[in-house]
Amino acid sequence: MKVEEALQILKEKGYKYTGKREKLIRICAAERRYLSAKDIMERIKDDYPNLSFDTVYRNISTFVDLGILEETELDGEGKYRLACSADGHHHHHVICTECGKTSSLPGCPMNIMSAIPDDFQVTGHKFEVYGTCSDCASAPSHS
Amino acid sequence: MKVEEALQILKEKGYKYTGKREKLIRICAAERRYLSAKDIMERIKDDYPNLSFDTVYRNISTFVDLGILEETELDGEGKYRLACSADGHHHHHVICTECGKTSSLPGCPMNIMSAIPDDFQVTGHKFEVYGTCSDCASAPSHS
DNA sequence: TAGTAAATCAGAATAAATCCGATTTAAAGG
DNA sequence: CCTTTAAATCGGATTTATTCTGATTTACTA
Repeated sequence: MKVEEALQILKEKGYKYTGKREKLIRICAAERRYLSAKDIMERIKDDYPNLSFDTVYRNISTFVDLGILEETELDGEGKYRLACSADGHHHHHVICTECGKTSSLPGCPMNIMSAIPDDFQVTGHKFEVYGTCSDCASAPSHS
Repeated sequence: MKVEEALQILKEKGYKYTGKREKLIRICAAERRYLSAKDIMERIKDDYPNLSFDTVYRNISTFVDLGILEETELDGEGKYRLACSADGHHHHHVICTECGKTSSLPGCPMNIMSAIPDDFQVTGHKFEVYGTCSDCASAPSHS
């Protein structure tokens, strides 16, 4: 997804345009990486030094609902990245547990579906591979 | 895994036996369901009315390290169940997001491994299917 | 049975996330 | 362009899960 698409979705759904919202989206668009609310907050503060974290959390939550951001949970913390599943085929990620960097995996393991009990209503699933990316393996400190 | 195996592991590794530890393990052994720390705490209180939550959290953490409990994260909360992967073949779960009940899926989607970058060190992965079990579908309140 | 390290307790501290009442602002209409 | 108004934001308090800390108790060993 691109920044313009995300802003378009907001407009279509009747949400107001604010510089903070655009900035938040641009921050997420800038890297192939899951970011925590705190990460995002720090970066927004470059442009908006005294925004409240309520604003960040509320907007993140809105964007997740609208499918603009994808969410995962790592180390007991919500992490977010610009949605890419909307772009084309449904897929999953390899995630570096050090820096959050992602790369895509082709396909989806949900073809094991046939083994799921008939009376179980599937609402979602998660397939994620965790590990250390080459950057973090050579430079152990967080990037 | 059975309660006796779990206690055996504790003994082998030089951990002390306490009634609270056995009770905690028995609670987890009693159901095919992920339980939160709070769930576990409530149930232990039947036998030990004034145990501290530090004890529960510390023991859970120990048991996860020892492979006695399996951990997942749902709704920003740690959830635990007696390890079953140790029993036989490696597998994954279908989890009811209402009550935490689980059933097993055969196999593992990690055969998509070949698509993972060569320089990425895999340390773990997660494949979970979420939804509503038949019990919860017919009786919407938590069980 | 005494000594010791481990386990537990009780409550304070931390950290992520949410809530709340007051204030500001984007955008629609006159 | 100005007014209006609901949405967005602010700032700080609150909630909730989890961890820490220092004192006390207890399971095991010799």
